[in-house]
Amino acid sequence: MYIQILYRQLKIENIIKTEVELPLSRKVIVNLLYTEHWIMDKINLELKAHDISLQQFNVLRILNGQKGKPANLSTIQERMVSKMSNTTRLVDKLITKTYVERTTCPSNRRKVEITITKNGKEFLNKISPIMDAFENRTTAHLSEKELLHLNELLNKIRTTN
Amino acid sequence: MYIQILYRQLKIENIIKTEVELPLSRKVIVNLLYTEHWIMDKINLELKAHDISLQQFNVLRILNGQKGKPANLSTIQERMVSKMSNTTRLVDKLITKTYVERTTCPSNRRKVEITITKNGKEFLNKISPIMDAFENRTTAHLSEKELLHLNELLNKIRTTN
DNA sequence: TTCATACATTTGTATATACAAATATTGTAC
DNA sequence: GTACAATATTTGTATATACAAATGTATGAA
Repeated sequence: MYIQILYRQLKIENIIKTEVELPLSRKVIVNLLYTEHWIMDKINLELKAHDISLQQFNVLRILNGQKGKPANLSTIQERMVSKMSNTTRLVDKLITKTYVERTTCPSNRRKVEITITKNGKEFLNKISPIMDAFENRTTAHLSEKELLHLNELLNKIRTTN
Repeated sequence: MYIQILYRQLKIENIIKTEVELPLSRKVIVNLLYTEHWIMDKINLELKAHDISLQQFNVLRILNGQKGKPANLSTIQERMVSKMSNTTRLVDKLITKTYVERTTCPSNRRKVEITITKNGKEFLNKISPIMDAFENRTTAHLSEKELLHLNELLNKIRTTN
């Protein structure tokens, strides 16, 4: 049956071609890591044509959410999905692409103020629908109930101490 | 209530500090990426003290599963959780650490044969319990039914075309 | 006012990853 | 047997990420 073939292709043991059944805890963790990788591959494929990374795209979205107010580096950092160590250089790249501007904060010269440019907004408006479509496509096979449950279960994983 | 505080800390909107509720599809995908990152941070923390990466650890486990039989690079590649482009250099590192050996395959000199060494096996025996404990700890809050369901839902995400 | 400390960001460096091109070997058609 | 395509791996290069140290600025105590 086609269903069975499909199932085989999805099963994590078959993906990593191990003959033995994995313990459930390992299976779930491996599946989580694998699925994330799978999603990132697809996202990068979408974004590559527009010469931007998901991290950079997210920073643009964060800045756009500021509604004109500039953001400091630390604000951006704490709003990023994957907190990375080097936001400075990420912003450098967005500056090179003329999507953002950086000035030192007048009231506290240790800080910097980063704002999205007109160019950056235009770019964001072009790319956002692509990302939205991707998100919808990727979750289309799951019902609302299933998505809520998946979200819950992921939260629960992160309750480990 | 403590429960509510806990819930707040887990909610993805609060983690990335956005004021607006995300669309469910985005919420789930962001949560998946975030949770993977969260897990990888923890795994790296465990492994860092033993000067090995998860990728390298997995390759050792793959080679150990061969039960003495050597594996070629391509075999290793297809069994890796995150198929990476550069398995050669990953093996180089394991050779430097004296955990594996590499010889050219006598029957087909394009191929290489990689085997785990005694040293590599001893190391693996030392690290495996640490990883097992991590996996158990990370999934301890979920029932078997929940873990099975999570596994299913992750598979379902990957049924997008 | 000066000094120590804290804060915000930047820079240096090592390592990891992605992708393409190069190398070496084998199989096959003629 | 020679030429050409296919296979398996390696190498080069660009980019990404992690971590620690360095820089410049502000704050508060003496």
